[in-house]
Amino acid sequence: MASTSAAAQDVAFGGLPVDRRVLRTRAALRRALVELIEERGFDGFTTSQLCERAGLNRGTFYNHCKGKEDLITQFEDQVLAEVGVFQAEMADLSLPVIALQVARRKPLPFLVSLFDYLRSEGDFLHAVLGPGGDPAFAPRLREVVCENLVRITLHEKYAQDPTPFVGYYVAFFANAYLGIITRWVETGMRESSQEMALIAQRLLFIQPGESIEL
Amino acid sequence: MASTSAAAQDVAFGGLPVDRRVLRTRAALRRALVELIEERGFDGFTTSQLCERAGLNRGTFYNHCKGKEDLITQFEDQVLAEVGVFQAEMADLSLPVIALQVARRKPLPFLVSLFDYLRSEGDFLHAVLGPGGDPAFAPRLREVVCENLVRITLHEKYAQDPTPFVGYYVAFFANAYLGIITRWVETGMRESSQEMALIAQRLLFIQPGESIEL
DNA sequence: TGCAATATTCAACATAATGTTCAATAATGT
DNA sequence: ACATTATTGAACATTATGTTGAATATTGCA
Repeated sequence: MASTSAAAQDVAFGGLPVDRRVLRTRAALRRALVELIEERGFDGFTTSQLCERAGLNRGTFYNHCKGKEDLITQFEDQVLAEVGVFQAEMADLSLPVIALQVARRKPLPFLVSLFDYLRSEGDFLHAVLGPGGDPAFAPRLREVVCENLVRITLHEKYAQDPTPFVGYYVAFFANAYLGIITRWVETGMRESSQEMALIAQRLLFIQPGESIEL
Repeated sequence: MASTSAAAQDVAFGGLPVDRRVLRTRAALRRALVELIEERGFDGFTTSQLCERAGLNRGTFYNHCKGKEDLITQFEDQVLAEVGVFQAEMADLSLPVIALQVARRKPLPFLVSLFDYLRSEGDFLHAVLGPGGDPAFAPRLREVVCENLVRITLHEKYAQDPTPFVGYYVAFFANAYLGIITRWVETGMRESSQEMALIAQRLLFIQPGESIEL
């Protein structure tokens, strides 16, 4: 009974999925999920409607997940795991390195490849980060991408010893960064990854009221 | 048939509610809603469970709203309307005024009263802004509070003529501000409204890597 | 190719949730 | 004290949920 469903899950997310049927089913579920979130919001549709949209039997749906929430969480986990890969690239960064690139008006390769990846998941992110999406996702994305990034820019003396203000400093910039990612996704990702990298690194050093030059 | 339910809604949100029964019912629904969101997330409980928790008949629930989503939206609208009152106070602000207060280490009265109000709605905000809350609320709060605030700090020459970068500038700081509000709410609002005002105004002028002094 | 493995379908099912209705009751404002 | 109306309780049809079993269609691999 549970053996087939367990097998389906293991194959789909353990290593690389092997069975093309599983791949097709998951892709159909993902597409239908994104479409319906955009149209009605996450709790504006039923699992039955999701299955109908995906062209799948409801039994198949329950072979892949325990329900709507579990399904979206699986896709979120996948995206976050892929985003996590960029943390390796982040290790090379430091405040002077960033400042140098800003002065040169050259985009950081790390940021360019990050935005490249985000674009590849554009429609999913648009749905999940949007007003009908999952409120649990943004904080997770913020943690994986933004908070680590912000800690790089912290004065050494606060890196270890966290006073309340440091927490708000990190929250401030981490949400600021998440905000420009979200805006880029929401507005249809019109800017190139290079442009976004330039914008993101420039904003880190901007002062209010300052005349803006990219 | 619909007359009683329509009357209930009109009284409750048109002017000031008059009937104490309506007030009690709405308060019970709100408390139950907040509790269940914290415990299970917004789509982790049913309307029946909500009514049971509130100690209400399900018929009464449908006298007040069309369903869970409609209910939470009503409470959100109320909070946002009350937050909107602060926009009048915001009119007096300007970048030099803010900078002056920062230099003096004096909290802006506007920010103090804003955080005071937010504290009065603390448990609701904690639930709705949290990972089990409503993803549609944060953008609305951001628009009402943060975006207008950020536009005050914009160099005049960009206030009217919006280039893409200006949009990202506003998104950057608006989300940064929403981020510190959210963090304050999430961490149990330990800092006083005065402390938060100081933190918020100081962060506007901070530079990465800078040694931090409040 | 052929075969074993298994993902998907289809239909049926019990259970639970939804949204509506009505008469009866209780609380409220004036 | 009275007219008004919000709430209750119970019943109801409808829809959604989650599970099951046998039948079918795809797939991976030898």
